[in-house]
Amino acid sequence: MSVFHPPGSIKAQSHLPGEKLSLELADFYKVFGDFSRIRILFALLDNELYVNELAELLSMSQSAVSHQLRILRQNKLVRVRKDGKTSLYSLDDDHVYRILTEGLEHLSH
Amino acid sequence: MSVFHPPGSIKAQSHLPGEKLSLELADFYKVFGDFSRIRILFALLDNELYVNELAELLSMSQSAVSHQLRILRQNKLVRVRKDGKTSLYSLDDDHVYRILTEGLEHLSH
DNA sequence: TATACATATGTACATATGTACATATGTATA
DNA sequence: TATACATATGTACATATGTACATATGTATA
Repeated sequence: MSVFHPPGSIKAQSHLPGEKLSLELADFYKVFGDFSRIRILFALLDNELYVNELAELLSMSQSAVSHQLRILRQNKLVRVRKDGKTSLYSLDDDHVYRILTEGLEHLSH
Repeated sequence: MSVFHPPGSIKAQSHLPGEKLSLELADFYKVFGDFSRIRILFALLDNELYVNELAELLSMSQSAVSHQLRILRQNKLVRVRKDGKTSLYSLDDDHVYRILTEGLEHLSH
């Protein structure tokens, strides 16, 4: 996977992403780091769902679901499609799908 | 990326991973969701480093680094190799590398 | 065995964060 | 315009979590 430098060389510095990027990445992963949001993401893995459907499916209050959807929206993990007075949510792009898959693989060793 | 069911069908339930797995996944991603840990992981991306090297490189206290390394160890993101009174840390496996890469890709749209 | 040194860890505390509760916003229908 | 309804959001609060500080643990050398 990568070439190792002799220990002690501290060559890593050159590869370190900037502080700003590291912070953005951490914030990005933080979004995945919550039980409710993970369940919402999995529910949307192959379905477009309404807010109330998500709430019912996951036994969460409508408020809690909306709050988490907001975070998912702001971080571009999900997309909304307005349909009259309802809102249809779906995953935003394939990265989300792949990251979830990688995580599952890691857990199953 | 996936086949959409008509909205309202709530077919998602069948695909939902169990609560236990969802919790484990969330905990796994939570590990990536911290500035200090992300920087440690990037520093180890292509180097095996001592604790004190990490501390110096990232301008963190030895204590803070050790605490975070412990979390990374427990979640199998890094590996330790004892070398006398020092400890050499490296990434545990390729999933870690790939997950970091996916995240970077997502951020750059 | 005594000492120096690298790393690990216990504890306290400040801050971050998820959720409940209440209410605002926006849309369709009469 | 009034009403019903779905969703979004403000706020408070309990809990989770990262770090500083102090100290324990483990190893090499004299």
